[in-house]
Amino acid sequence: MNDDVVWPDDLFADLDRTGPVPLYFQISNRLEAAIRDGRIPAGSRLETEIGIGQRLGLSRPTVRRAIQELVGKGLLVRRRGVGTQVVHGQVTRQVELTSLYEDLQSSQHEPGTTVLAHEVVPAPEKVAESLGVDPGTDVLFVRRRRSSDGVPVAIMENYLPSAYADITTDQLESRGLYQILRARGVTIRVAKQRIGARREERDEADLLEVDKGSPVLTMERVAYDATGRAVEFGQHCYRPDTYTFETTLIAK
Amino acid sequence: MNDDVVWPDDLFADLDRTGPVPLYFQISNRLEAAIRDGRIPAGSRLETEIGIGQRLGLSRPTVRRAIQELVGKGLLVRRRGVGTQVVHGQVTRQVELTSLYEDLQSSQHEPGTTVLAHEVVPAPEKVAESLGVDPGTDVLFVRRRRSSDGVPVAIMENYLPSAYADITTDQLESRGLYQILRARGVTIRVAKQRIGARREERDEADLLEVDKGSPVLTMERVAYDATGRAVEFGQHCYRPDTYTFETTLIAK
DNA sequence: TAGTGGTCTAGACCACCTG
DNA sequence: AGGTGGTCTAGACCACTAC
Repeated sequence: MNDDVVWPDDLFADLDRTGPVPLYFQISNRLEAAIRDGRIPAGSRLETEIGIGQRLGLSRPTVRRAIQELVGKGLLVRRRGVGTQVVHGQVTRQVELTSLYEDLQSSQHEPGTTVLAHEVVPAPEKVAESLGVDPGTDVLFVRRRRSSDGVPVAIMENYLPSAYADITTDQLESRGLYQILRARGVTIRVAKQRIGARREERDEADLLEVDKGSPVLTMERVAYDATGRAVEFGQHCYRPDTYTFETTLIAK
Repeated sequence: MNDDVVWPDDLFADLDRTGPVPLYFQISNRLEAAIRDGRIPAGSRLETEIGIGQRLGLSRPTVRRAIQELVGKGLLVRRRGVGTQVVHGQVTRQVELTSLYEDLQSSQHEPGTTVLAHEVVPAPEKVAESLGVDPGTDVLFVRRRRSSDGVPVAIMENYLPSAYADITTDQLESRGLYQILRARGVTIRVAKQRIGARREERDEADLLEVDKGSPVLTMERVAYDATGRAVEFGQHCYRPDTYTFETTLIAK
């Protein structure tokens, strides 16, 4: 029985066997592209791991790893004894670890930043606990207002260890915090965040240009680098008509 | 050089080589437990893949897979040419795909449910689009109020394809929606959700026992089964002082 | 019974980091 | 220079599903 999809012949042409890009990655990338743009239709069945391997001259583990990659992204479903199938209909994007600035950039809006505060302060208790330092230790405090196409989106308060005290206001106004950190060789790998809601407080209504007593969406985040050291603690509040959190969850 | 951790001798005793539990899974499970309870301390370095394999009589790929499992969970960090290290300090739990009911159950509170509406209705346009059916098609509509230890937590409105119209009010009051679906052989695998905030509307203030005009946290969710077919569309609103969303993000 | 994916083995070569 | 993880190969056996 062979009602498998026969994908475009050139899908896997020009595999680069010598370059630095892993084969499984080249394959999963091309497969993903073909699924997303419909060249491999939703619901269709894929050829066998072994079959693919033979046609491409690859070992089964390599093909398997490429496929597994897409299973993890929720694009493929596998059942033992049955085969591999493209999910029906819904093709979802992955949850990614980005800053608001990058979110706005990628959504084709023009991000703007106003730095409202930028100073070294003694760490309040909650901040100290989150960053894993002693209360009262000097930390960098930054308060910014973010806008998109001129409309206020968020007020962001961040605390960083004093090792980052030399970050400049210029940098903060032209780039996202995570971009600045990455340029310093710090990669954020894990973030714990808590999303909630409350009434606007203090000067937030003015800054977000909403009525007094309006609801705001809140997010608290602690971000860690590759070795698990806390790099940033943030308390942000968003104007709910200009920003929502979208996530895609995939069960293990 | 060997400043590697020597973990408790019995950590990998009693590996079951014949049973149905994969070896890599047994290993990653025990490793995870040892890391979480501190038997393997934060920041310490692990033995080499090959070294572990030799001591346990396992091949490198098997050991590698077990380790990779924990890297994906954010508990281990690997660097080529260096080694594998337990993450410093912060040990995080995984994001999971659960319903509110299960969230409350696992947090040791007593969940309560009041079914406010339970009927078959023609699908509104937005619902039809989310579920992938024609507008006006019959769908099951359920509106519930959830509470925890007697305090209102959320109002949940769900729409399901009419195939699920035989779900009973009794079931809805005693179990979570996802538990009911699972008992029918439907496993939720992917969910897209959007989290936001707004003012309370209509009867929500009364039901949540908050002041008129109070902010509420909102969540919209479309859930899909293993083959990508939409199973459930939900619009929920939460009392922000009794519920927040907590997530852990791990960069690829 | 035939075919699928799930697991596992025992090697190999390479890029990268540390000394 | 030596050791690490990253990748890849070519097999093998098994559990499960469909026919």
